[in-house]
Amino acid sequence: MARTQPTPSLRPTIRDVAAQAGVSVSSVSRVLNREPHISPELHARIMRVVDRLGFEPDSAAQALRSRASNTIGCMVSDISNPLYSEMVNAAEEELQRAGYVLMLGATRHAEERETAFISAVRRRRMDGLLLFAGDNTHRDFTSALATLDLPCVGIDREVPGAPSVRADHRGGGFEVTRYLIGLGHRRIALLTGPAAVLPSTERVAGYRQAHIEAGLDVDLDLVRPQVHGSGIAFSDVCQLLQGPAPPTAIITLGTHMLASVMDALASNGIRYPSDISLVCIGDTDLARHATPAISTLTWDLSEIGRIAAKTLLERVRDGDQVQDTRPIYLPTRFILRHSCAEPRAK
Amino acid sequence: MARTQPTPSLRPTIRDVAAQAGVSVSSVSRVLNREPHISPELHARIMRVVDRLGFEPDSAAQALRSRASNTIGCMVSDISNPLYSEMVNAAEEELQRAGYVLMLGATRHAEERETAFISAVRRRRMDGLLLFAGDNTHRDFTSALATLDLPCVGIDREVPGAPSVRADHRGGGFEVTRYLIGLGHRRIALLTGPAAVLPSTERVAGYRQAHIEAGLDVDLDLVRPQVHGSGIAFSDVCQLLQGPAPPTAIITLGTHMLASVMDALASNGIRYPSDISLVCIGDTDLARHATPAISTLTWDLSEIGRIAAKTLLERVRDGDQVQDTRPIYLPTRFILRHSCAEPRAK
DNA sequence: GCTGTTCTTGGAAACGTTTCCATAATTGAG
DNA sequence: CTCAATTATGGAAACGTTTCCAAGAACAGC
Repeated sequence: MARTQPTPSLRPTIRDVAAQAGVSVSSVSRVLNREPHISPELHARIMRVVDRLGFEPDSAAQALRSRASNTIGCMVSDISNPLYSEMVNAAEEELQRAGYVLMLGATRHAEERETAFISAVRRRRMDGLLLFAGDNTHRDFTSALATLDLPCVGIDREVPGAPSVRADHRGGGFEVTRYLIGLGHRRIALLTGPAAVLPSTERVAGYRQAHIEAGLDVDLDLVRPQVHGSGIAFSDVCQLLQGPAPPTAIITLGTHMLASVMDALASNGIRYPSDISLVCIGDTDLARHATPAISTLTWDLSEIGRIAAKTLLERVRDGDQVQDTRPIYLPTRFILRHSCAEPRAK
Repeated sequence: MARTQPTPSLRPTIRDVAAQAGVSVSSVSRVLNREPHISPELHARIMRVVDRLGFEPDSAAQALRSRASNTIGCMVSDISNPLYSEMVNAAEEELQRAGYVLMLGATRHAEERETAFISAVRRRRMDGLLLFAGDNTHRDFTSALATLDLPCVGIDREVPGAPSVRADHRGGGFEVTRYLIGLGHRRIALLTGPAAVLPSTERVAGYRQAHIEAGLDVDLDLVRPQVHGSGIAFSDVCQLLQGPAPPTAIITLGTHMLASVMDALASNGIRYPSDISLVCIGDTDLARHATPAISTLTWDLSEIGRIAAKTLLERVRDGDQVQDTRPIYLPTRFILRHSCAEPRAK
């Protein structure tokens, strides 16, 4: 006969399990953690009680004692951006499969939110950190990150001492620009994200490279890094179109920005591809179904998320070994549709 | 002189702070938790040491002792769906502001992932739970949820004993259907989500109501609940169009589905609004910029997320008081564009 | 001036695990 | 057959907080 219940109707603890099974607490712990040197009988007896009581070990106690929380932090500037949400989605699936829970921190491009998240990561003893694209000029954040000493993986972002998974934005920017130059364009506007965020930096680099290889100068006035939040692209495009030397082609981001660009074209009475050529970065329903359909640079977002999660999990598991931190690149793919043409003769 | 450092270079604990400040551990704890009855001198002395050492309390220990983790669970079927990611984004902002961290669980419509997440919520002692739209026929999940005894808020979902925040999908479905009936349509197809998910259930109810008020019968073959994942809409639309009595109007979901519908129309050589009328639910770039632009039923996703988070936080804070669990409804808004017309005369 | 509150602080016992150490029983080598 | 190594279990000390309890100091009422 077991003694009278010490816990009236609360959640059972490992001690309850041990008592009911007539074994020691440490044995229960060992069984639950699949340690070796356990007799089959003991295992069976304990598991029976565990199932009967519906025992679930308390993560706080586990984290406190074993210094691992089975938790992965995920820092992203804006989860409502489909580009990010698709990567996060894939990463989360991978982490979930491995028994980890994802802690989301949306920073909205604010450095104080970034450092606050780092603090949360430390206090909660998270086991690893997924760092999505963000402003690389945030010094406070960078130094806070450096003190963390935790397995990290950057996604479209460079992280000192950690590997990163990235789309080949430079190559993509190069390919698109070269294509437009090949059509005869000489004034190509590039509307991309903030300059200090890796994908934009790389994209601009590819854009320049294509110009250089063609022996053309780059007019930096045509490169328009966009601040966050849509709507800004609209005025930028208007300004460009109404300026003294308007562009004959535009490369723009697909999410949150293509729509504004199309609005701007429409309100200036300009048609693509006849008046101007248009390429967008990041495939969207709109790019596919606009009339005419818009040529797009695309890449596999889910794959990036998956690879990042897997890479991080590897590092979390065998953390001691120093591993290589070379970035992993995924290719971009240029989808030709009907939004580009040779520039009009003057 | 302080005694020699007990912790070589690890993170300082509350004990280190107490020792360095020459006070008791409980005093430090009280200062950090802003308890009353503390002399200003003690407060100042302790805070100085806290700042100097960069002490950050360990959440695992706090959670273990105080049974609160400052963590909110967020269960959503698919975070890559823009409908959800926008709501999650707004909710996360609200929670972050209040000092909570969001734990994301993407269930991908699988009941075992739902119950697994409930288990994680319990084990991690999360303080509250945000439950997004999901299949309400999952009995195991429902009973697991019932045993949880935790502040919850449903979002576009009914949760027994908890309040919910919802868009008025029934009213929206009614309005759109009535509008199409008013134009003269008698065969209106409705492509919506799985029938067991609240927004679809409500939408169909509104659709029926509009028919009833107009004295029309509902042909249930025209109501096509879509399984998850895009592409299914395509074959459904083709089947409808090629059937004996094709619809003269289609109401479809905007995200992940409108594009397939447009493809299906195109490949059947059918144009809107001349051949068929089209309304989409959930405003998207595509609906706005398609030619012709597509009339849309929309509502404020961010507001739903914010209200849900605030409601949950209220419940978390003063949990004892029994509060009312009446659902909070947000209105939908019908945006008239150019995708609908009177049906062709036979 | 005495007594009963209210402030202010310290000491120590939880919270629920994991893990170190000890010990008994079993196995294997020579 | 003996001794060392291995296997299987139990006991108890952590992990880093919060919170209960106690107690001394200050303060008010009479």
